[in-house]
Amino acid sequence: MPELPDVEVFKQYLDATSLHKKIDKLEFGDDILFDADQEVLEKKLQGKELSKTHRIGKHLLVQVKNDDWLSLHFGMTGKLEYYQRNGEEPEYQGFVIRFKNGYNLAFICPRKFGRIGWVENVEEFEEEKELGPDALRLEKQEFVEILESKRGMIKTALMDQSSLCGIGNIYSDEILYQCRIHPKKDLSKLEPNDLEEMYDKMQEIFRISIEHGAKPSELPAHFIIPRREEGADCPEQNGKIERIEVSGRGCYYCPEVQTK
DNA sequence: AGTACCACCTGACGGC
DNA sequence: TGCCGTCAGGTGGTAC
Repeated sequence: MPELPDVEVFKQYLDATSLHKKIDKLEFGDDILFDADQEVLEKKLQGKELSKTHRIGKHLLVQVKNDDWLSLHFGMTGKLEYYQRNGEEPEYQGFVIRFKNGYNLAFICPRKFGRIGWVENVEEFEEEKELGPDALRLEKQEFVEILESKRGMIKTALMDQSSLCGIGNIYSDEILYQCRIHPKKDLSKLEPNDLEEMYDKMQEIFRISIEHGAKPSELPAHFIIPRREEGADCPEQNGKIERIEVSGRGCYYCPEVQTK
């Protein structure tokens, strides 16, 4: 699930449910999920409240009031769930913040690829993680310059978090589908014009997706994301969706449409 | 710098 | 029903 639009939706969800509430206690799941020392987290969070959030690519930072940031990365299957503490708890809880109001905010992580950390300096965090500018916040000119300076397959470049961050496997497919560009197209063969158009499409795709809660089933009919299946009908022409491998990831595209 | 592979984990699904 | 292979929207490391 969690690429830029998903994480933006998580951010909005956390903002709407979990800010400015007294934290009672914490629960810790599997150790493997924690980059930060659990005792440090206890000390930093217990009795405090969350004051604001900041998304950087696929990372969500959550500020503890008058202190530093909790960092959440969702891996492939992570998500948030805010629920009343009275009955059964959700499965796969990796980290739970129990508020004094009787509600919990849980970091759910079945596949354990997610990570929870503590960040004292946001700029240093970006450097350590080698994150390029956020794909939703960077300007068009910067986007074009970054991609013009790279070589190789366009899909791989879009997913490289050190160039620009937030785009993952499925949204790179969506961007290239809507730009009618083949995923393996060599970057050096694209015109600046193509990149400008790609920036506009990317912004539009993110905006629309976030508006729809980043749920594949609720995306507009012209999106390819809901049809990630070999042989599915292309939304636009008579073609069938095909699956190929691009840098080790499953890539879905329409050979009829993506001829550039 | 770019690519190809492997590893980390667990669940779902299709074939036999 | 059970076992097996494959796949899944993440990143990080190695070697060429």
